[in-house]
Amino acid sequence: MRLDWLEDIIAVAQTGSFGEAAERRHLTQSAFSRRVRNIEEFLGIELFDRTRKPVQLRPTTKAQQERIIRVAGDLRQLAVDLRRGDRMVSDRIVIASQHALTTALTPSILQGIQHRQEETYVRLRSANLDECFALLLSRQADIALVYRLPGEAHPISAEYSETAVLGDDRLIPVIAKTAMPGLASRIAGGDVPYIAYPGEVFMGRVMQSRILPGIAAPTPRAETALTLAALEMALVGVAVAWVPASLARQRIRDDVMLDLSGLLPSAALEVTAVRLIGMTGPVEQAVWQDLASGI
Amino acid sequence: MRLDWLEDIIAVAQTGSFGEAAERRHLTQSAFSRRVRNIEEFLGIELFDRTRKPVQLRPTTKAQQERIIRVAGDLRQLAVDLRRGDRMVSDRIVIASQHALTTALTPSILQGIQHRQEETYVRLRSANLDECFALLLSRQADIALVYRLPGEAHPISAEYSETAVLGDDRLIPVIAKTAMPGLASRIAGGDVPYIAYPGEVFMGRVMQSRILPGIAAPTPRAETALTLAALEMALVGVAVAWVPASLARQRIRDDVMLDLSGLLPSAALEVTAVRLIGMTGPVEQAVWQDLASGI
DNA sequence: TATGATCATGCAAGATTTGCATGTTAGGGG
DNA sequence: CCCCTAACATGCAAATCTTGCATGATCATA
Repeated sequence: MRLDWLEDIIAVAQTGSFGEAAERRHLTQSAFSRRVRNIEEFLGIELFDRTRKPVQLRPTTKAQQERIIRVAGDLRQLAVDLRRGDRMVSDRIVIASQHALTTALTPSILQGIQHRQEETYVRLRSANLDECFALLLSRQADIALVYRLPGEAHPISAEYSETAVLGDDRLIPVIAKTAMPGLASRIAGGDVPYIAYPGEVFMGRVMQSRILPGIAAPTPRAETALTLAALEMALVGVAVAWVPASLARQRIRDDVMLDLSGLLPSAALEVTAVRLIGMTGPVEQAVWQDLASGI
Repeated sequence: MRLDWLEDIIAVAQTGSFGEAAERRHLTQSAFSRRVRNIEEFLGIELFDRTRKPVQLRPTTKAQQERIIRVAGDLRQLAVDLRRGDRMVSDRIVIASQHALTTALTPSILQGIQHRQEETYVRLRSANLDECFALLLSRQADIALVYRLPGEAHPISAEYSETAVLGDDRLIPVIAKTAMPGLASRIAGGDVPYIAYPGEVFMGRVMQSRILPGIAAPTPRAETALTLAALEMALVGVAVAWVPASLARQRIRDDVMLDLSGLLPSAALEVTAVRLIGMTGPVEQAVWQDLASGI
C-alpha cells in the first residue's frame, strides 16, 4: 500500500472520473488507468464500477472514502514530521478544530495566538467533534476548539478536562436570496425544505433537539456532514441550511443569502476550548492562558 | 510514502541492524541498504546514524517510532477492510482492548461471545487506555474493554457512555523465582528494584497512586509501557514487576515466578466494558447484553 | 443509431529495483 | 596501536515496473 495509491483513489472519488483524476495527479489518462488497475490487483478487489461510463465508486469504496482520506492525511503528516525532525516537544502545539469552526472562527483565533506569541508553532487539525475529542484523549492534540450547546457538558468528564468559553455563535437558517421568493409562502406555512446533517454528527444532534421540533413539516432535501457544504448547497439550491452565523456572515453581507432567523428557529452555540488536565508543557500553558483570558 | 517503507523502518528499529531487518523483509542486505537510503532521500533526512556500527536510530526516528507503527497498522487494516469489502455495518463489531487485557483476559471474553453468538464477526483492536477511548469516541470501535480502579470513573462522561463491570483482577508484584534469594533481604528492607511504567499510561498512574507510596525506597530499573514486556523483563532480570494477576497466573503456576503480594503492595482492578450510548446496532446490542449479563 | 466522452490496451523508451560480488569502516581483542 | 571481523555501502548487469503516445473499445445520449 502506498500513499500515492490512496491519493489516486481519493482523486477519482473527488473528481468523479479517471480523466480529471489523472490530470490532478499529473499523469496521462492511460497511465492513470493502469495504476488504478494495479491498485485493484494488489487489493484483489474492484474499487470502481467501470460498466457505468463516468466510473462509479463501488459501495465498499464509498463507505471507506472518509477513512482513506484520514489515513492518507496521517501518512502525509508523518512524513512531514519526520522531515521536520519533530520530537513531539519543544515549541510546538497541536490544535484540533471542529470542521464547522475551521473555516470561520478558528483562523482568527489562531491569528490571535500567533500575534501574541510569535515563536509558537501551531499545527491545526480539522476533524468532526468526536474526532476532536479522540485526538485530545490520545494525546495527538493539545487543545480542541469545538462548539457546545450552552448549558450542556462536553462528552469528556470534567474531572479529566478543562473547558474555556471563547465566545458565542448561533446556528441560523439561511437561504439563497434568489430562492426566497418562491419559498416564502411555503416556509411561512411551516413546510420547510432543508439541508440535513447526519444524525451522528454534532450539528445533526443540534438540529434534532433544537431546530426540527419547532418546525411543522421539515423536509430534508439533501444531506451533508459539513456545514460549509450545507452553506454551498443552500447557495445553489432551493432549501434552507442551518449554519453557524459566523460562517454565513460574509454571504449575508454580500447580499446573496438571507438570514431567516426571524421566521425559523435558531440555536445558541458556545465556542469552547478544551484540554486534558495534567502534563501541560510551557507552550501549551501559555497558549491556554492566552485563549482562556478572552480576546 | 509507502507501507513497505514504514515496515522497513520498523524492522530496523525492532531488530537493531540492517542485516537482520533485511532478512525479515526478505531482501538481501545490499538491496535493503539501498532501500533505506531511498527512503531517507525521499524524506530528505537521515533516519539512522550509520557512524555507529550496528546502526542506531536517530532521536527523531526513535521519537516517532510508536507513531510509525500505528500508522503502518492503520494502513494495513485499511487494505484488509477494502479487501473484505467491509462497509462498517452488518454483523460486524469492533472491540477495542487495552493492551494489558489483550493477552490475558480478552481472548476468553471473545471466546465467550463467539461461542454464544456464532454468526458474529468480532474484530479486535489492541491499544492503550487513551487510545481505546479515542477509538470509541471516533466510532472506530463499538465496545472497549479496559481496566478501571474500583470507585473511580472512566474519563468519558457517564452521560454519554455506559459501563459494565465484567470481573475483577489485581495488579500484583512478581519476580523471577531465581532472582528472589538475592533480593529477599533488600525487599524486606523496603529497597525495591522494579520495572516502571511511563507516567502517561494507565498502569503508570496506578503505580504512582496505589503502589509506590507504600514502598520505602523504590528504584526503577527499566521502563516499558506494556505489562507483557514488564513481565518478560522481570522474568529475565533482577527486578519486581507489577502486572495483572491474570497475566502472571500461568508463570506462577509453572513455578518460574513468585507472587510477592504478601510482602509488597498490590492494587485491585476492575475489568470493564464501555460503550457510547445511542445508535447501537442489533449486533452490538446483543454482544453488550451478553457481556453485561456476566460470564 | 450516430456521436462524443470516457476508459482500456499494444508498444517501446526510460526509470527503478534487485542480487551478486566486492569495497569500506567501526569496534574489540591482542 | 594494529589487525580482524562483523556490519554497512557500492559497482554492475539483469529483471521488473512505469510511463507516454497512439489507437481501440465501450458507454451515454440525443
